[in-house]
Amino acid sequence: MNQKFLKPYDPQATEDRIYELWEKSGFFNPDTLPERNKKGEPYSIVLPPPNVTGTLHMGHAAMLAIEDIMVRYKRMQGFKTLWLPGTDHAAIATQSKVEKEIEKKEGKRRQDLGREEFLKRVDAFAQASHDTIVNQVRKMGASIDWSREAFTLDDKRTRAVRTAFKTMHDLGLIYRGHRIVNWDPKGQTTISDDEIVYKEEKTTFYYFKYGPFTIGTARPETKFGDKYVVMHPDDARYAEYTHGQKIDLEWINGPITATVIKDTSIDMEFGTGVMTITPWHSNVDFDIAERYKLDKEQIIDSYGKLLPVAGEFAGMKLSEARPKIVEKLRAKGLVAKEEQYTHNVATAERTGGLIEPQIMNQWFIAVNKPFKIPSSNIPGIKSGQEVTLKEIMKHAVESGAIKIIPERFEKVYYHWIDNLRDWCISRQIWYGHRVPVWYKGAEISIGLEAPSGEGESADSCSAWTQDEDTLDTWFSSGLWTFSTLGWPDRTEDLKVFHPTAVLETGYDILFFWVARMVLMTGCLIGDVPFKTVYLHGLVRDGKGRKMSKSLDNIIDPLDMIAKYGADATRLSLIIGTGPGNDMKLSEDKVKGYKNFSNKLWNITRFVISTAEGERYDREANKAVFSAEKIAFDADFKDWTPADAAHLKKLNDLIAEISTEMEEYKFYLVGEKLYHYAWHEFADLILEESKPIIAGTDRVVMISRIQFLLRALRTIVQALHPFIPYVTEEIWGEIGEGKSLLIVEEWPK
RNA sequence: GCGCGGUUAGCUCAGUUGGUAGAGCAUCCCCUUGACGUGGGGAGGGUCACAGGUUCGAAUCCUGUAUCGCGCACCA
Repeated sequence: MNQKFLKPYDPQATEDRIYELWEKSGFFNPDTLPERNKKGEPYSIVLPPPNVTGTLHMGHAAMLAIEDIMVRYKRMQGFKTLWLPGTDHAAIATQSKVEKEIEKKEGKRRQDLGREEFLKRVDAFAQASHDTIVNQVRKMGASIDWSREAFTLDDKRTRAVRTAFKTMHDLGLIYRGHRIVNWDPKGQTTISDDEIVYKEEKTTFYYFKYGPFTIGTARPETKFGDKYVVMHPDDARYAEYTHGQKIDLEWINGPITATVIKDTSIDMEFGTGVMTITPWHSNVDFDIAERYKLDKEQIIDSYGKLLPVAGEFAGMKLSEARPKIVEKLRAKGLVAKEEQYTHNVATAERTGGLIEPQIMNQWFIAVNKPFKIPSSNIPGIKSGQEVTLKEIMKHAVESGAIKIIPERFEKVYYHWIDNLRDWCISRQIWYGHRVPVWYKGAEISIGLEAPSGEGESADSCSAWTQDEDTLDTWFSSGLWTFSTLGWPDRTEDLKVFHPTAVLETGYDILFFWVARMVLMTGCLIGDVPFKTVYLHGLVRDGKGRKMSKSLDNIIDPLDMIAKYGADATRLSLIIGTGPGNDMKLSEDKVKGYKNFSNKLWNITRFVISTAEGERYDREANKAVFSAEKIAFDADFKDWTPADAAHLKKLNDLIAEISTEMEEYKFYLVGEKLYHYAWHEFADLILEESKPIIAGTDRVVMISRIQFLLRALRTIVQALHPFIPYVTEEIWGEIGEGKSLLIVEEWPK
């Protein structure tokens, strides 16, 4: 027996060495797996690419643990496994992080540096983050294929993004147009509906006299240009007014002529049932204005200040102007009533800025527009059939082609689709995929590269210039399952490994990412990106609070690995948590599972030393080495009834957990194996074995030792996906040097 | 407003076709026995949020209520 088994298990002395062993073996890469796996059915998972904004947190650690369990389990079963790593440039998140850093250290803004210099800085930051992340992924023991690593902003992915953009434009799905968008005055960019965070705000709700009407509003500062007054056609209170009727009235900056509009979208119960509209700065108002082809006028500029239409208030910040406007209206006797109320205001997720809807010329993806899908493997959608992107997204899940775990999220997914509007994909930031569109005068070119030559423009001085905007980061992430496999080329990887088997990610990005992947994949390659979606929850602290810097309750995965080992860290993130539910984690929990690694280590010591001939001499009251060593015999059949019973119980357990592995119930499997190893095998069977081994009945003794050897093997094999390091290390002692445990067969 | 979850032992959670309530941790007591004190044995502790209903039987199914949390929409 190796001398190291005489000391407690030491993760620090083991883990890095074992990881190196695995990497050198080539078993992370499907092309260099053993023959059994090479011939096996493909099983692929893409790693949800962590943002290159810094370091990994416990949520990432949980993700890595769960995915590694899936991959290791399938690899042991003989599948041709691929787990593909990568990182995400996370456009707006990374840019704002670097901007803040530069501002803090050098007092400069990005505009002071210029686009080129600024991007160099971001790239350097991204590279450093990338290296940190890769190191952390390794530390967790991830059996991931580094040879295929990708980055959402590298050359290959850039080609995929541009191809996707052009293809979708040619299909009529990507268009440029003046539409209302979510403008973040703080970040100076548009953001998508999903990047909005609603915050509750208490404010004053004003009632103003507007000619014969009283209108309610929480935003007096937008009302300057309001010249349409809208009410429900069935509202008896306003039956005397007709649609299109003109009414002269006194307003903030003097007399105006208002037009009556009757529209069914008005809620008669709310306020007075009458409102004026500001189409440039409100979604709902924009829709009404579109319906009746009404004039739209901009009131607020892109920095959140009032435009000249505001007269004496022009140039003021909104917050500054509001009380002054109310004061003026009051002086004119136009304020009817004021009351307090609570509503939600839209803020930008990244910058916290108050969102100001604006009409802008931006790039969009049309989700409700029918198009001819070039090819389709999605059940129920035929190649060449007319569909919309919404229908693809809906159908992929409804048809069962994609299964979401836990199932309840399917409803949430459908609900999101129902409310989905066209997706604004252009951003006014510098870091990211620049929109692959070039302009020259009135000419426009969309493609993989800048057009060569002068173009047809008469103005020969002008050259082609690329669109200044970049794409929403989720545009490139949406291609992830196939851009990483070589698309748009028809590579062998793409044929073998797509669609991927499982997408494992947090439920918080179901809309951001999962739904967008379904959209992009359906549209561009006519298939689903994955067959199963497994959603995990948030990792919270021991008290159930979100981990955050301000609460100072962050548990760093690297700290836990250093103190208790990666195996213990992994197990603590698996046991006691089901899919879709948030998990609570405390340091004590991790500590507890370190004890389990050591327990397994000592179980091994006992079994090996016994098999190697260590027997207890009752007369001398000490351990002695007998001459007889018992080697593991895979074909051993002469079980005593007691051992046959133990064996049956073990086999039943393996059958049970194998089913549960297929059902993604890793928390159950982990717990059951933990319980069996410790409280059945060690506490009962090993204790019961001591007198048998020290006894004189050789037949009974041999049967028992054979059972101990077999059970230990089985336990170690079954636990390998969960705690790969300590099990691999033990296998080095009991596996007869045959091969690494990582490619051993899953026990049957 | 619409929708989705949770509510089981002090804590974290299991409980998968309805059949006398479980695990880990924590607590208390005992054990210094021949792998492991990062150990072993044992004990206490639950009206399964509440109220109805279905059933021979409900933590489990149905209805409603409370409470905590989450998502979406949105009020001009």
